[in-house]
Amino acid sequence: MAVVPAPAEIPRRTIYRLSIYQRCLQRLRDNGVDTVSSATLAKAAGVKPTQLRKDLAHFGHFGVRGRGYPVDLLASSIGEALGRTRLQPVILVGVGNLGSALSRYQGFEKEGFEIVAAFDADPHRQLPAGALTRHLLHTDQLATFLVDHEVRMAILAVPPEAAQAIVNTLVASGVQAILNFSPTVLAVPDGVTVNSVDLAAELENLSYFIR
Amino acid sequence: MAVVPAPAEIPRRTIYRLSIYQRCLQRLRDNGVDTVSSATLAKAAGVKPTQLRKDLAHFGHFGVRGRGYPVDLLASSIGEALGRTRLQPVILVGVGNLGSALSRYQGFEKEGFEIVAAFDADPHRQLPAGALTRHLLHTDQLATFLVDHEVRMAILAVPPEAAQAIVNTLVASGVQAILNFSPTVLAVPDGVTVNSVDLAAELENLSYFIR
DNA sequence: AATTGTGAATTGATTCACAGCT
DNA sequence: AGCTGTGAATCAATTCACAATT
Repeated sequence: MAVVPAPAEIPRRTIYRLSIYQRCLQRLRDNGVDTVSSATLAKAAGVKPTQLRKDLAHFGHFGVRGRGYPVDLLASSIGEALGRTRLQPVILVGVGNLGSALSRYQGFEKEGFEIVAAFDADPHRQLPAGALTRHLLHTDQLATFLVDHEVRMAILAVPPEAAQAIVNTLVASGVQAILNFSPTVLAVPDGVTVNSVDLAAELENLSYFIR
Repeated sequence: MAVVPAPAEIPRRTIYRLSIYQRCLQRLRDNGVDTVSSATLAKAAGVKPTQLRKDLAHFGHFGVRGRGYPVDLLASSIGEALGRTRLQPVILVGVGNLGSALSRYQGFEKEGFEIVAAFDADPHRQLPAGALTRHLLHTDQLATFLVDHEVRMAILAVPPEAAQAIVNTLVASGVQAILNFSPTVLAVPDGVTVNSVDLAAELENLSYFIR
C-alpha cells in the first residue's frame, strides 16, 4: 500500500482569501516593502494573523521565524497555488447592461485575465467604447470558438431564462469555471465550478442589518 | 433574574439564503403555485431540504406537517424577517464604468430598492441613458443629502483609493449598510455592515479550480 | 526578541434521524 | 402517508496557546 502523495485539498474559503492576500502583497511590493509579518499583512487583508498563517500553511512554509514573510516569494507562491502563472483567457457571454460594464472592467486584466471574446444572442448588439476585447460574436458561435481556442473560463451575464442553456453549451465545449451574474441556480456536472454573484441578493441581505 | 427574551440572532449565511428562497417563492407565486414542500423549494434554491427547514426555523414555523409551506405566507414572512416590508432608498456613489451599469440594473428595483440619487467626484460625469435615478450630484453634497433624506444604504463603486474617505462620510451621515465594489478592505465602526463584492477576486478564485 | 507553524480547543454550520402533526 | 420541526451527531472553519526557529 503506497502512501497517498498529498491531496492538496485547499478549502474554498482559503482560496478566496488568497486572492485578497495577493492584492495586498502587490501593493506592498509597489511600495518597496520586501518583508512583512503575518500581523501586518493580516491587518491589511482584514483577517486575524492566525488565519493568515493557517491559510498559507495549506500549501507550504514561506515565512522566516522572528522575521516575517518575503513579499516577493510569498506573492509568487500564492500565484502558483492559485494557478495564476500565465495570462488566462476568458470569454464573456451577454453584453447587456452589466455585461458591457464587465467588458470594460480593468480589474480583470490587472489580475492576469484576458477577455478574448464576447458573445450575445442579439446580432445588433455592439461592444461599448473602451471594451477590452474587439471580438463580439453571436452566441451561435460559442461552441466552435471555445473548442478552437481552448478557453476554460467564462463570465455569464445573460438574462436568467437564458442562463442554463448557455451553461450547457459552455460545459459541453470544455469550460470548467463560470462566473455567473444571473440570479439563477445553475446545474453543472462535477468538475465544473460556478461562482455566483447575485447583486440583488447582496443588497437584500444587507437590508437585514439596518435596524 | 429575568429570562432573556430571545436574541433572534440569525446567522449571516442564513440571511443570504433567505433572499434566494424569496426569489424562488416569487417565481412559484407567479406560476400560481400556492403550497410548496421543503424538498421542492430546496431543489429550486440549490440547497438540501434540511438546511431550508433549519433556516426557516430561525424565525418561526410556517409549514403545515404532511402538506408543506403556503407560498404566500412564507414569502411575506421572509420579507418581514429581512426587513423588506417597504421600498428601501439607496444611494449610489461612483458613476464610472461599473457604477453606470449598476445605475441601470433592474434587479435592485425588482427586489424593492430604489436608487434615489447617484454621486460622483467628477462634475462632468453624466448618468447613462436608462439610469433608474435622475439625480446626479457631486460627492461634496453627500453628507447633506444623506441627512436630509435619511438614507441607510449605499452602493459604493469608486476607485479603491477614494473608497475609505467616502465610507467615512457615509458612516458619519447615518449610513448603516454598504455594498462595496472597490477591491479594498474598508474600516467601519460596529453597527455598520459592509458586503464586499470583489469581481477580480471571484475570477481569480475560480481559476484555481481549472486543472 | 520576534514571529512563524501547528496541535488542541472552540465555535459554527450542516446533515442525520426521527418524533410529532395534520 | 407525508412532511415539518428539531435535538443529536457530524463535519468544517476559526482561534488559542505555545513550542520551534532565526
